[in-house]
Amino acid sequence: MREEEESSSWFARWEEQLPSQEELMPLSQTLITPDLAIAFDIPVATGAAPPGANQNPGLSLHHLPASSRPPPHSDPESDLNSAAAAAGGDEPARTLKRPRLVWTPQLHKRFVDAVAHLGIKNAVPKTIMQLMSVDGLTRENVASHLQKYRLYLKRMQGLSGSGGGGPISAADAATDQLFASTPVPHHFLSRGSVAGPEPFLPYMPVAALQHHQQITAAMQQQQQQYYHHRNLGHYGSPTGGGGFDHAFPNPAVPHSGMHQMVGPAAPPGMGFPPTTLVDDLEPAKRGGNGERKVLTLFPTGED
DNA sequence: CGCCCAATAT
DNA sequence: CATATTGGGC
Repeated sequence: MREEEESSSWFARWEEQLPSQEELMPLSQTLITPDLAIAFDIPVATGAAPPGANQNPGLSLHHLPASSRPPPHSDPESDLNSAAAAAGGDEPARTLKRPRLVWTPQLHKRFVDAVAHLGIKNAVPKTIMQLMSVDGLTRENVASHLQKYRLYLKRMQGLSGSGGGGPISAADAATDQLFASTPVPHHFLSRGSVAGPEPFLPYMPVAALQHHQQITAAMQQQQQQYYHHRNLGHYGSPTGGGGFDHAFPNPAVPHSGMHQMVGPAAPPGMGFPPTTLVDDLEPAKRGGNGERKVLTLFPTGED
């Protein structure tokens, strides 16, 4: 077995970024509202997570080598897992319509990481989904997102180098928002699928991820059902003007009234806010049309 | 079957 | 508007 010093850097980071069970579990608990529990038929122990009782887990970043991963202890909270599992394909969620998934920057990041580590070749919806191990995520979710992401990548390549290629439509620029939040790994932008084998291992950190990750996409979904957003507030990107601005380096997007994404804009050295469970601050008085509340969770991980 | 892409629907 | 869904090609 040979090792590349380069590889160690990436997967070291990968591991570090991974929220540990200790971190995720309590968060998940906290994030699960009574509503959710009920809707999902989660046996949420009565008073297991009383609102307001936010106990913050000590943030201990111990990065465990994949080889030394501690076996999953019997966690009483494991049922949270089944919560989404139930929603996913076991329980009577089969015929039920799944609410739209919200791709938070964090979620997207996981996505990008997964793709990056899989290599373009293996980065197909199913695999990505598995690697991400986000509970409640469906292949279709990923496929859809992947499709868009690919378009985004193409767009980027397209205009890099050409001084005045195609004008970026406002729609495009606007939709890039999410994607701009996560730096695109270098080799992504290289020409079409590289036929050669990935410079790095085919798979491996899978084991690390394979563990039940408690990021339940289902939680988001449950809260949304459908919703809508009427928010015009864009930063300078004229539709057909001459000045296309580049994607912002960071998602410190001061949205006017957009549903709050957890602010990954956290300063380096400082962790994320304790429990950034933010809900829409706007009492839905936009245009007057029924707007659904949107909750965006995911205080997990930052840049 | 699963992927990919475009178009379309919500 | 962001995502989901569908449809056709592979």
